[in-house]
Amino acid sequence: MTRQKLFDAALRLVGERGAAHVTVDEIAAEAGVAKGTVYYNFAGKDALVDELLRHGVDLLAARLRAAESADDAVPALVEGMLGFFAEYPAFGQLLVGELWRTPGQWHDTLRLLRDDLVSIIRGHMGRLADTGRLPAGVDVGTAAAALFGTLLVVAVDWQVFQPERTLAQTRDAVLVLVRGLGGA
Amino acid sequence: MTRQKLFDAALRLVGERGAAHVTVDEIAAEAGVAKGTVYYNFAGKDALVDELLRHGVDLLAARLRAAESADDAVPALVEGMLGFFAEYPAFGQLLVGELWRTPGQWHDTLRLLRDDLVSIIRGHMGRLADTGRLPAGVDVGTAAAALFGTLLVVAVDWQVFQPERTLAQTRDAVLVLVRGLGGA
Amino acid sequence: MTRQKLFDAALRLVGERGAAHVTVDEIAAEAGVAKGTVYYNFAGKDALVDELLRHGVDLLAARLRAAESADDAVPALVEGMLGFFAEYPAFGQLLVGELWRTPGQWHDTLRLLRDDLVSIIRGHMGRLADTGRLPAGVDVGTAAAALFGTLLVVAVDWQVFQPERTLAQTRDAVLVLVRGLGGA
Amino acid sequence: MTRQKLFDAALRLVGERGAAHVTVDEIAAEAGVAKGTVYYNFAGKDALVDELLRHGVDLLAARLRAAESADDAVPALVEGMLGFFAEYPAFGQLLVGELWRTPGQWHDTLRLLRDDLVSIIRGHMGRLADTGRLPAGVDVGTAAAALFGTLLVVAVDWQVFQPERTLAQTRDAVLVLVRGLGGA
DNA sequence: CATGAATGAGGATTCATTCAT
DNA sequence: TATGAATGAATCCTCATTCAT
Repeated sequence: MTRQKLFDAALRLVGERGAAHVTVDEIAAEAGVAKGTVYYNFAGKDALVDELLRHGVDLLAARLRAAESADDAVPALVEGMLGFFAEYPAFGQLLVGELWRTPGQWHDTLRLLRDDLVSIIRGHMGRLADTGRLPAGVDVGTAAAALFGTLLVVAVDWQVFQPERTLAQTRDAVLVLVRGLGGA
Repeated sequence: MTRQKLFDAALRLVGERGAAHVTVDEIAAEAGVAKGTVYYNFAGKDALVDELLRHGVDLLAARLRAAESADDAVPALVEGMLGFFAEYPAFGQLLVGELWRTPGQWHDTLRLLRDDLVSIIRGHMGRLADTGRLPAGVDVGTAAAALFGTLLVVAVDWQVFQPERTLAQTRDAVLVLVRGLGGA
Repeated sequence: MTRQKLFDAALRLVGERGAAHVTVDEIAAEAGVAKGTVYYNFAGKDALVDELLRHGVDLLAARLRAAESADDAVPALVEGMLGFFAEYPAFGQLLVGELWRTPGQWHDTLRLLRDDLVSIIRGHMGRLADTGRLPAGVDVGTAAAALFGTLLVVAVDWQVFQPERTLAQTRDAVLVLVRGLGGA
Repeated sequence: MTRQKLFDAALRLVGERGAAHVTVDEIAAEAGVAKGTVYYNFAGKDALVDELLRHGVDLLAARLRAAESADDAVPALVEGMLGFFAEYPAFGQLLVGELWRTPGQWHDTLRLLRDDLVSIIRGHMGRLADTGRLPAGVDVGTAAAALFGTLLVVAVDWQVFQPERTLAQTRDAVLVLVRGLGGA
């Protein structure tokens, strides 16, 4: 329905151009509704983006949790992240574009969302450590944050600057890179 | 002098909040000059940011080239990138915030700058490959891009979300992560 | 029923904040009905306020006419006006807030309503004049208008800025003030 | 200069139509400047009106204080108020239109301004009382508030509904009305 | 009788840019 | 070389009104 149409439209535009460079008029037009409808369904432009971020991260988190059942956590995580951002490239751009702003209007939301995702990854890595498959001396917290950032940025860089590569190619390159995690 | 004051002011504000959320008034105020002075010294706001990006990347490129002389290329690169962004955290934020926007006003500039940096890293890794220290099956181009993104994002995430960690801790975490590169 | 609930809600809100600063949404919410119901029962927001004004003035006019039977017209008028606005303070605010706007959407309505009220007062004063209890040189028309304005404004000022005073105190102050009318 | 032009324009428009029914565009056009200029000189529309109220009341207060030197306080006050609002009828409308709104954006400002004016009048009346020219049993505070409201509303009603009358006629009518104050 | 999602014209506000000094 | 008052296009948001249910 209307909210979903607006979500889709906003994700497409905001991901590519950045929230600040998309007008509410454009979002409404892209969604095929009148401008007022945006304000009937959301508190405002910022709130729309905020809900967009939460919604997208929920989807991603579900995807990452699904990787839990896999034997090899790291490849499953890599495949999960890359696959997700291949489906929603604009959401990846949105996330990279806003996640590390200091006082941005979504900083609080983003901090929570980042912590969600990182803690899921940390859970996977903790299980690796328990089964002795993680090199000694690795701080799980920092490593999880680093892996999250790596996967996010590799996925987005792939979509933006090297879209001709396949998912498999990109996945293999990442797996070689992070082979240090011992999970592969 | 004036240009430098404006550079510093702009870097601080634009890095934290994103170019679109900083006004020329604020930059002028932060630099302690009148608004007209910004336009006397730069063609406009976009041009100021553009020059900021070029200037910052030049500094970073110099730092990375300096790592060439090191025995171990990868640790030197890691240390170089992390150290640079520890000095200029706002520049890191600016870069992550704008680099992967598709039609942004600085997209062309940024594509060139990214290619510069990635090709420097690729040079280091090519030398690793030549001396047989790189695992088989690693595509140097993709790996260089991935390493660049990883280091950029890890550095910024460190500064923004985990500033209490030391450079050494962060460096070690990254080195474990990318041990697959075989350089360490 | 519904119309009355809307009347009450609108009177409360419009009196306090002014017609322009109250939305139809708010009136509906205050009345506990849906927004569409406002339009089912009234032609629109302006029409609702218009009917509100007419209805309120009718009540007030009835109250003032009742004062006719009193021996002392002026004290009866004063008591009547003050008592009425003590019961409906929001209506007093509405009236003062809109009565002297030049091209307001209710100007025509208000001019008629004001004339109604003033002519009732004029009637009382004319009877005073007939029985020789009015000082010479008083133009009945002007004096009636002045008395009406005075009572309206004193009543509202009392309710808004000095609600701790009693009706009796306020009435006495006015009676002293207008003792020049000779009716007291 | 610019601020004054905006003050004049705003007073003319806002007085007649009410603040809510005047657009910033109109004020700018009436002042002969661009819309942005309004925002360069004032924090916003509300702030402009706020400053307008303060400024106008300052003028009026000065006029009323000047009446202190007069022998007969009450006629001097009457003449002062009526004369002032004959010069600035729009300001009178603005004042009556906004003064008794409860939570309006200017309520705090207006409460202060009202108290200023009433206390000046109270001063005059206190001097009357000291010299025994005030009837016994008059509460000076309430009477001052009542006199202020009366004069304000009579002045505005005169300008709006009976502009054909002269100042002298209106003044005499008021003096008869308030003869109870004993000052005339 | 009543509802509430949708509309879009209207209006407040922002801000990059200009230009006379 | 620097200033800051002025500009106006661009944009966000409000809200009275409509209409299908």
